[in-house]
Amino acid sequence: MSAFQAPTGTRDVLAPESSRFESLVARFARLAELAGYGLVVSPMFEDVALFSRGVGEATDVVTKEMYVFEDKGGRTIALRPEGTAPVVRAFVQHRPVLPWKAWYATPCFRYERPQAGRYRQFHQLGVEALGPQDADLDVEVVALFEGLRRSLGLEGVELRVNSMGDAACLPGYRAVLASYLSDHGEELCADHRTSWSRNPLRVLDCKKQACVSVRAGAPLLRDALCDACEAHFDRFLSGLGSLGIRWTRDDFLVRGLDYYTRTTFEFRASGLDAAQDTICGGGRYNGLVEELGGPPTPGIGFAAGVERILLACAVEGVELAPERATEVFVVDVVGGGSARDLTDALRRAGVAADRAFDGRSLKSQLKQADRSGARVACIVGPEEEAAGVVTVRWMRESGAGGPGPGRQERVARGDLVEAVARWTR
RNA sequence: GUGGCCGUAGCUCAGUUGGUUAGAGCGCCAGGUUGUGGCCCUGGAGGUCGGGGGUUCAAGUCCCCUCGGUCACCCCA
Repeated sequence: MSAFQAPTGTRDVLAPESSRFESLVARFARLAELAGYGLVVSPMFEDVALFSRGVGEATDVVTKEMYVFEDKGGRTIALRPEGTAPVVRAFVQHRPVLPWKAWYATPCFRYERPQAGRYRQFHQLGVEALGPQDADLDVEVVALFEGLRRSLGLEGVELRVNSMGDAACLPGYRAVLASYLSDHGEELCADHRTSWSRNPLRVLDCKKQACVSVRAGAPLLRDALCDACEAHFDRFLSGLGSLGIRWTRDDFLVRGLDYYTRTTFEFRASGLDAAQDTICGGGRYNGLVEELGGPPTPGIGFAAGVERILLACAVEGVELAPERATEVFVVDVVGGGSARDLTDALRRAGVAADRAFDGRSLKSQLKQADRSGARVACIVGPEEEAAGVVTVRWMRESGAGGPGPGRQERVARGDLVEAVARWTR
């Protein structure tokens, strides 16, 4: 065990795994840009109040999971526990023209006990779209993640949707639910028996049998939605249908952050354990911008967990990155000067080239060439050096009609780059 | 924050009722082949047995503490 280790709940991602990570982000970036979203890069830390106000004072994320510290100027700072609040803050600060559509890929930090699919530093991909209240925007946002899912080839993913209502109907429902719960408070699970009044909606989300039984008889928000919310949700659902996106309505989908209104949704991966199977979660937050000091502005977005998506891909055997192997390995048993110059020339020509160092033996260098995955080795020994040529050795099958492993030919040094570019194409 | 399980080489793991100098496979390095990778053979490097304390003539092994990993709860991506 080494003297220093990555802190609890964090991890190092080395190649080749890191290329899967990179490839996922790149794929998402392409889809987001394709849909008119622009990259937003905002600070990894913010005034702690941004999160307590934005995410909700009473949420677990705020009360017990934030990395908070005081900086040398006496400011109380928090490492971002999620991506939405910072993006909305950036919007309020800069006021770009509406509609404003942004995407991001960022580390997030939450002080929790690590577990499969849960880390203290994890990574989120997300989008936020501010301005329109049009339900078609809700459809677009969901379709964006659905597009990523499809492009990855992930199959075991379920989309669950719900409407949280808005300021016109949610408070009324909350009161109705609260009065129902006050009649059944004794039947709730141990945790909620005392705490349900703080946030009655949380009970709907509880997995304990006691709460599940109670909620079975509870009044439903779907029956309390106002006409406007009802119409919005209907248009959202029919829009999903029109795009061929399958969904399941879940009356108990109550997401943990305070800012959601109307549309909420989650993508769940069946290959993961139920406790951490949400690979993407999001919804509308029509009050958040105002809450953070901006003008009343509707918004919607989602955040997707990179580690969890990667985990789901691994479970389904989905290969992400056709990892870019070295194409040409230069073996130089003379002095290394040729290796230096030839690899540089190959790289300038866009060919992935590598070499050995420290004057290793021919055998050792060829072994490294083999390990690198290169299809060809370019060998420079005393004979080649004297004749101004290189020996090209095929290390692998080269496809139909090509030379097989072990076949060699000589090429004039000056022709190498062009010849290799032709072979490796 | 609470609970279960687990820490021996870079990786995966053996290590008997406590008993000489802690092993294997894979990987790595070198040689077998003074110009040829993969397969094979031979050899080599690599370990504060997670850390600290205790019991004992003797601790990888038993006890306590601690750190770390992992899984679950809570909650979330």
